[in-house]
Amino acid sequence: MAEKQHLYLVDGSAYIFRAYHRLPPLTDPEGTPVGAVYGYTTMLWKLAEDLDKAEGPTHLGVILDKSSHSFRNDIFPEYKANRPPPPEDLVPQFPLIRDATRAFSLECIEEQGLEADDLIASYARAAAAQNWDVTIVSSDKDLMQLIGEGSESIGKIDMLDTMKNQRISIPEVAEKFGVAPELVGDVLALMGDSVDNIPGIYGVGPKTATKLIQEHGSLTAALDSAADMKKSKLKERLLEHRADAELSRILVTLKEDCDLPVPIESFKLDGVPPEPLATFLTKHGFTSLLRRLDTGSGSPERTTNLNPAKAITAGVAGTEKGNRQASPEMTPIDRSAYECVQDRETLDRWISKCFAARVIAVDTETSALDAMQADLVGISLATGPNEACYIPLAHGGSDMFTEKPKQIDREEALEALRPLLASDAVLKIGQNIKYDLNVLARYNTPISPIDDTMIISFDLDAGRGEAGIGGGHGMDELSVRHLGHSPLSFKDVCGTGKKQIPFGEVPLDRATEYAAEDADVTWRLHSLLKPRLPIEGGTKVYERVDRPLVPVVAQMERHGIKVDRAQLSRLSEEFATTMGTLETQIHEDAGQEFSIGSPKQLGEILFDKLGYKGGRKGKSGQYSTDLTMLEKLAEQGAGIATRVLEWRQLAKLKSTYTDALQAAINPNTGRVHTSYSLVGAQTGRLSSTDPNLQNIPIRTEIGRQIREAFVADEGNVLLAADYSQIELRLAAHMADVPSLKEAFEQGEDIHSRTAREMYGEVNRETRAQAKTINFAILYGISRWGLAGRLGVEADEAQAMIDRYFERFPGIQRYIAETLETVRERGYSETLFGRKTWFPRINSKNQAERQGSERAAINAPIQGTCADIIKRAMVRMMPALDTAGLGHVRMLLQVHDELVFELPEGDVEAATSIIRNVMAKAAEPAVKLDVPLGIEIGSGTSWGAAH
DNA sequence: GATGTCACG
DNA sequence: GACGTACGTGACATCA
Repeated sequence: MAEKQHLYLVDGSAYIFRAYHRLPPLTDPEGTPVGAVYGYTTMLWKLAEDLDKAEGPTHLGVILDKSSHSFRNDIFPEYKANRPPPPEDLVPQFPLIRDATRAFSLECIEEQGLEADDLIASYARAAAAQNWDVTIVSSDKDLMQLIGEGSESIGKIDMLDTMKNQRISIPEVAEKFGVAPELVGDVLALMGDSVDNIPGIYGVGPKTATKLIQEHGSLTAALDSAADMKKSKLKERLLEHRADAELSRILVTLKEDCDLPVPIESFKLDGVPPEPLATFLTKHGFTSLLRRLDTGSGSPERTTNLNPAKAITAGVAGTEKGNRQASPEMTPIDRSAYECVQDRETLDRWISKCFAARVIAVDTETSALDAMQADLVGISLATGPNEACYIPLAHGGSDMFTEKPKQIDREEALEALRPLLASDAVLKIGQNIKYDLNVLARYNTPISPIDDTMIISFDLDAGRGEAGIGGGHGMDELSVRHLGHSPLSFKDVCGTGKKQIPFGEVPLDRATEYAAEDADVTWRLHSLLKPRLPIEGGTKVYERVDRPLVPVVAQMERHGIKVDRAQLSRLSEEFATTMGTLETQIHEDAGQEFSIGSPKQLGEILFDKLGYKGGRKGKSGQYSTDLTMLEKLAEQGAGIATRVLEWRQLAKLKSTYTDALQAAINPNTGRVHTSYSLVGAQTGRLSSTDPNLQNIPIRTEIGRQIREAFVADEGNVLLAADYSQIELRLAAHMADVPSLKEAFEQGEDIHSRTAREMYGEVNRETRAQAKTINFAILYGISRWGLAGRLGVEADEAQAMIDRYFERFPGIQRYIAETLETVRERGYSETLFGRKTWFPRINSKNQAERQGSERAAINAPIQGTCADIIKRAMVRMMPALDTAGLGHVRMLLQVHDELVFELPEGDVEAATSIIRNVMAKAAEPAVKLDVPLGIEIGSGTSWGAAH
């Protein structure tokens, strides 16, 4: 009897309410809602898994509420009377909680007339009395009354909030209530509880209640003192409502001496037997958990880098000779096992197989990379390791002398596949499934519901790549990292360069190996990565933000945006003419012809031949000729520098925009379709490629003409809505800076406010400096960096930084705390729980470390901003739809801006919906202390909409 | 394929 | 004492 017993009491009823509100509305294969049950199951899993850990349970029991009526209703009929009924799709989940508990072979206690809290109190006291430690798994404030340090003969009682992964003991109670646990009931009796309909003292809230109990030491003393208080509202209320407080004290008192329905010893946790757990997990489609149960963890050497969650191993008896068998996802890839589907019968067999599997991987093969133009060449499906097929649909045909291979007619095959791809009962996994969504959308074949291994990987591991190992989320990389397997590469089957052939020309045996392997690998990756989400805290951001965003962004890409080709062409010509003139002059200045676009040649001309002052830079030994350098030379009177700068600007605009955008117009739609990456930026921002529509010029007059070329379709206008100063607003909230928050609440100019705080005076110069400093703060600051930007000495810059921190101490605290947690945990987190990893934060290399530190300061702010606009995007079309504005098209996202296309007559109605969705996008998950300002404009072009 | 430059938030 | 000097991106031209 050496080791101390530790009883965990799970407040099951309270948990599922919270799980319901914090997890996605999942349904099982039979259509029963199971989101909350899933959350509950993973929580039990995690607790049971801690069996051998120091703080882990030796005994575990679940306590539930039997019914809504308890002895408290006999005392006070209105008790809990104004609780709204539970949500419709939560009701069927209550009985499943009992099923889940029994599936874990755990005791599940409930008693008529008693609330779960009373049973928990009684078990906790009984266990502590025999010197067991007790942990109550709940965050219910009423239960905080029970917390205690324990003594030599009495066990310790604490609480565990599994949602926040937080232990609650005396210091946490003191922080919340300002008093010791024994006095929590007195505080609660004064403040009351509107949810439970406990009256308390009318007009007394948590602050006043705490103060009264702190001052007087008990409820009775506080109430007695009222008579001697000087005249005040509070005095009146205490006197008038004394009876309410006394009634409340009774209601909040936990009954600690209930008869225990089963003895405490029966909570003994002895590992979880595989049955009936496996049956339960199967029935409700919790396949990812099921696989973990079957197999134990994967080979450690293949997964060390990413530390996947340890699988539950307790009670997995029956594996031969005690050896763990390899996980199914680790079964060696066998390409010869894949099937090529060339006739209808085989296809139908695979479709049935997919319906039965319920979780399948899908991959499309196409003739090109552009989802908006590529032809569909084939589809591959996987239902499990080495269970995969390829369905060729458009192979052969480029060579009129050889016969096309046998394959099912494309439209016939799609017709057969549509019910499967659209079925709610079958989850379709893809690696970058947005691509497949867009290709198949052009064949009238929607896919839903979906999962995306690339995005799951990103939500778990963004930023996690070590130097040289690679931290990307592409399939080949993920496959090597997690499966220890290099899939056939596209090059292997299609060749490269001039010899490259389109996928449709690849012989079917080879195409099957490649395509089916991709689906197989995707399926395996999903089974490894998806279970990590709930365990590592990634579910919220994946389910609530990134997964629902996929179809939204896909639709935006398909919409595209119209550009005025003639306008772009005019600009191209104009730029070319001016560049020609400049080129001649520059060559004259230089006394020779040279390639102006070559920094190497330019540097040699400027510094060697013409003898201007300037230094070498970097290990390449090249002269620097960038903007700041050329501006310095221009100040010295170098006319050539001015002309080179102008030439460069035009060259940039022409090559990157006016020429490239014309080439990017899709011949079928006449519009430009960008491709957004949801995993492109470590912070959670989107990025835009082919073409990049997130860096269209706006800052200079000449560049702005390019924005004029982005236009609305006839009869429509473009509407641009952007968050104003959102990053500074979030910084004010997250760092808790009262003066900045106040400035935003009052709609003040934030840079002027900063200038006033720092210099006591607002003029053009101080405002400009304040603006620079404000941004410097968001990016992590160094005295040299700031000095360079402001053109002052480093000492002076340091003085400004000191002054800033003095005026806004919250900012300094935020930076210190952020860095501390990142150093400790390895990642930063946004307000919505998105993680970004910083593996180099503790590097011995100073430059590397400081770079990570600056990025880590910025990531929570930039990332929270990204989360907010993503949430707005997810909600936007449903909101517009409800308002009868379903025809409004959302076209572009530029980090803090959304661009829409709509009939001119709808601008007013749409403006109010869009503003509302954007302004409230953080809610209800996060309540910001600052308002989110939205600026909206419209016009026939993007330029005019600003 | 690396490097330098510059467009955006 | 040197390092390299603001966060996050993508595209293009040049050159090895």
